[in-house]
Amino acid sequence: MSKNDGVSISVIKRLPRYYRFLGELKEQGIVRISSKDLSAKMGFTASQIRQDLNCFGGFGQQGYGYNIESLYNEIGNILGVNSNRKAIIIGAGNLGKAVALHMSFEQRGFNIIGIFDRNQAITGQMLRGLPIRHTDGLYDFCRDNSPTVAVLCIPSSAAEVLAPQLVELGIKGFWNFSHYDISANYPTVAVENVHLSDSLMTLSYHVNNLDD
Amino acid sequence: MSKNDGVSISVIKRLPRYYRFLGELKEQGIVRISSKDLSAKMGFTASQIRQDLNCFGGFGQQGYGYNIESLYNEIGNILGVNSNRKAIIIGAGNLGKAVALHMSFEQRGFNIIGIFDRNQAITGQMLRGLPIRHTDGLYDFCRDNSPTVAVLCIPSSAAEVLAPQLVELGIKGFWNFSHYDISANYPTVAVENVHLSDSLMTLSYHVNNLDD
DNA sequence: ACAAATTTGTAACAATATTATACAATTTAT
DNA sequence: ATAAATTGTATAATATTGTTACAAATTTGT
Repeated sequence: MSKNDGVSISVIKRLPRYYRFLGELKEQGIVRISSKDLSAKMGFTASQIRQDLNCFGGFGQQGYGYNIESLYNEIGNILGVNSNRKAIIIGAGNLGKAVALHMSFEQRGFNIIGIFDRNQAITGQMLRGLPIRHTDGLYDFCRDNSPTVAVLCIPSSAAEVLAPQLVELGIKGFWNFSHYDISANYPTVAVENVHLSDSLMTLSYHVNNLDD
Repeated sequence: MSKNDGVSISVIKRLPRYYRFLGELKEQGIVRISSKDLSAKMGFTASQIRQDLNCFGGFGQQGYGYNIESLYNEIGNILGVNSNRKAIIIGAGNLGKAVALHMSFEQRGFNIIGIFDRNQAITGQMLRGLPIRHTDGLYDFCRDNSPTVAVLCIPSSAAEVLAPQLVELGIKGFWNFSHYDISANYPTVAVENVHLSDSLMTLSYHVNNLDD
């Protein structure tokens, strides 16, 4: 693959932003852009943009700049948005439902093939064209369908119980909305945490200290 | 106030985690804990814990450690979870609904007093004990009720239009689920961004590069 | 009461990560 | 053919983050 070893996490976190801006420029029919012009739009410095992109290859051309469509596709491939990974959602409460309905999983390289919950009051209901299955069927379902990614919209107590099983069943990546620390216990799988309540408390702190 | 100037963002982001662990210990009836024992539980080094806490004051005691209840309260106050800030939610689609129903705003120092949406198909519906109001009434509502925090669960195009108005109407803090860059345009307000699709793409990248 | 063990607060240091600067090499534009 | 534009990349500067070390204070055990 391309030279993507040892790329710092800061660079990686900026990639979705590049992808978004380039997508917009592409929509507008713009064909090429220099790091300088892109920097004006995005708020990074031109130098940083060149450095970031160069972590993955020389996509630009001296005197010309970057071809927007081609760069857009390159970054898309780096991010893997053209993959088709089988994913399952665990937990179909308020959060799980919203995530299921609101996120464009397919546009990011994920294919949701199953949704699970342990609450029998909602199992059987349809969500996003899929039936909410009971968690009891998780084992069989994974054995038969081999999903590789799990979206955890459950409390940490439940995550603590399910994470080992899911890893055992072949899950390689977690989108983790719980507070359970998956990485600490399973260092080899990919984990992206979304800690909404932490984020809300951070906002609280900042609002509290606006004058400082 | 306490010595909370120039505290690095990394430290602040760790505070909710301290708060969570201390809350659990408190529930278990444990009275005191040393930085060493806490480090074993939390996965930070003892030194870092002492350094983090010391950014806000000397809450511990040599030879004794930290009193859990008192430290819990101190951090709670630093985070402002005992405040009672009036907040509004803008956008009551899938995401807005889930955020409204799922988050414990009151336990984090926020009091949701209004929910708004521009879609007339849902205005009038009740959500979380509050009616979904039409965005047209935002101006009057804010003038009459003076909320200070806004939760943006809307597309960036809408955020771009509403953010200036909200700042004008006295909003000091944004919990921003849109991609619109509030900070860049209004540097004096507090902003906490939650970019779910960026997070999902970051996961995609990591899953793609598990072997590296 | 005393000595040993514990533990914090904090300064100094080391390591890492990030951002900025600079410029040769190349391409475009006229 | 010459001037302007622009990348890729090395190097330097800055900032951030985490570690080590230890004096000072407290507790614990006898």
